[in-house]
Amino acid sequence: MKQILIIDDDENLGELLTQYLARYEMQAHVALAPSKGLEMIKKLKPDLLILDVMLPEKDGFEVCREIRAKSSIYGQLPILMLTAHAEVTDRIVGLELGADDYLPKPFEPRELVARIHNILRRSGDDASMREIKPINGIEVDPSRREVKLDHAVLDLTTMEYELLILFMQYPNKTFTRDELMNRLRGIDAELFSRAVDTLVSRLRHKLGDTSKTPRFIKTVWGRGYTFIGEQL
Amino acid sequence: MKQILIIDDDENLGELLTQYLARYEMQAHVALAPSKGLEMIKKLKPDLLILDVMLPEKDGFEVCREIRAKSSIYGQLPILMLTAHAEVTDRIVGLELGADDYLPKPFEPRELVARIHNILRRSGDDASMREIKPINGIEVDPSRREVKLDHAVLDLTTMEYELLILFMQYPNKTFTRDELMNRLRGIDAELFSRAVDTLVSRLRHKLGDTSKTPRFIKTVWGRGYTFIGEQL
DNA sequence: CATCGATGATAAGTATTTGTTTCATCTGGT
DNA sequence: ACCAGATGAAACAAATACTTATCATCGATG
Repeated sequence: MKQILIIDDDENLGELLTQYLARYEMQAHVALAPSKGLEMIKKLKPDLLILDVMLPEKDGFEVCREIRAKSSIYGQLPILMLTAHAEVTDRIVGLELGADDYLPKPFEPRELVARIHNILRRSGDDASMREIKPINGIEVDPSRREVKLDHAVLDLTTMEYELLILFMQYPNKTFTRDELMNRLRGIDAELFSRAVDTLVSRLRHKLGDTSKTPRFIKTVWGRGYTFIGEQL
Repeated sequence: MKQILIIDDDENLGELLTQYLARYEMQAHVALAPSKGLEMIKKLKPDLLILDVMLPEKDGFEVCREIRAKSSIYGQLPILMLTAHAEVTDRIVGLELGADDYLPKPFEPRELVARIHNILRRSGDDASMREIKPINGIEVDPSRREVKLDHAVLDLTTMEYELLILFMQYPNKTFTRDELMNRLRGIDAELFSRAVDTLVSRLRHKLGDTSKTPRFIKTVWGRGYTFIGEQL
């Protein structure tokens, strides 16, 4: 489970965020003041830092700069800045500060989760970087984000790739459409949409898996889809 | 059995939902007003709260906020909001309110059940995920929805799977056709229909259980069917 | 800000499952 | 052994779910 540290003096927001992130398999911790926050970084070694700009003692810009300056202590800790308004954004993400992304307040929680996932993926520390065992002629190299089918490189879109990864991590598991939606987008699925079907269809097509007796993705009628792990 | 609390001033709907959820092994209780509802939460300690937006006294948003604010009292009670229309949905599920999901009215009962399962799965265990003891060469992995007969994977349809699950949960129990009908679909069992017979026949066929001395499903003449639990 | 690719929505077409009918067969009681 | 009701299973019909082509929309890119 990913550890997220939040430095924000708004206790209420911290509480809410902690609850919200828990739904997405992230454990959040809150530091109300920068000094406390820096301490906690050393102890917790969080996977990501959410940093408010408006803070007591010194502002978020300062904190960010400091963390980046002392990378020997804090490492390459990914940072997501919360800005009061959509201002001075260029400098935040820019070199000067070294934050990885920013989000203007007020924000949609979904947006936050999406950006967290984004950052974690970029920083190579995401779940999607786990090794994936080759199955049935498909090899995946997560570090290169490269997929090979019978030794030929496949060109997959982001969603297709994520879907394939998910399937391959749980071979023979039957996913419902909700589950797939939730795992791929981190929100509750709109059940009246055929988006998942379309996605599966596209992936199948690229995998050349269009016959009635699928080689990879089996339809479990009335339930969802299953990635076939072994030949029988 | 899961306890579900419904806060909704539509007495009729509450009644219907109570009946409907009963089929899915959930016991529903209805509170017509928020004040009453909050009381009942403390007493019942329900596993999930279904909360209508349109309510007397104060609206569902208020109630939701209150429950989240007083988490020391109400705990992490999962909340499913019923919205009048498909609007302002982001904020509902979002941080501000802390609901776990929402469902626009009018909704399909099946949809509701699906979402309840979703939420319960996220927040812990799901009734439909309970373990099933292997019997007589049949193993079931509910989390993967995988059935193995003598170590070979079986391909079952939804109904067949549900029927098998039901049988295996109560080995040696004789089910009448009505009982099976009620458990598998709804109260409105057509007693003239032979759907159950057909279903049993199909399941037997897939289990290779077609001989006169059945290995799994025994016909209790004039009564119903029994799933055989042990070798005699 | 125009373009392109990726993704979501829609709907027509297809496939599978599930329910019903039917008839051969079976059961238990006479 | 015979009968009436009950059951099994095949064939057909109806309901339901899935596939995919196509179009719309969104977001990134330059």
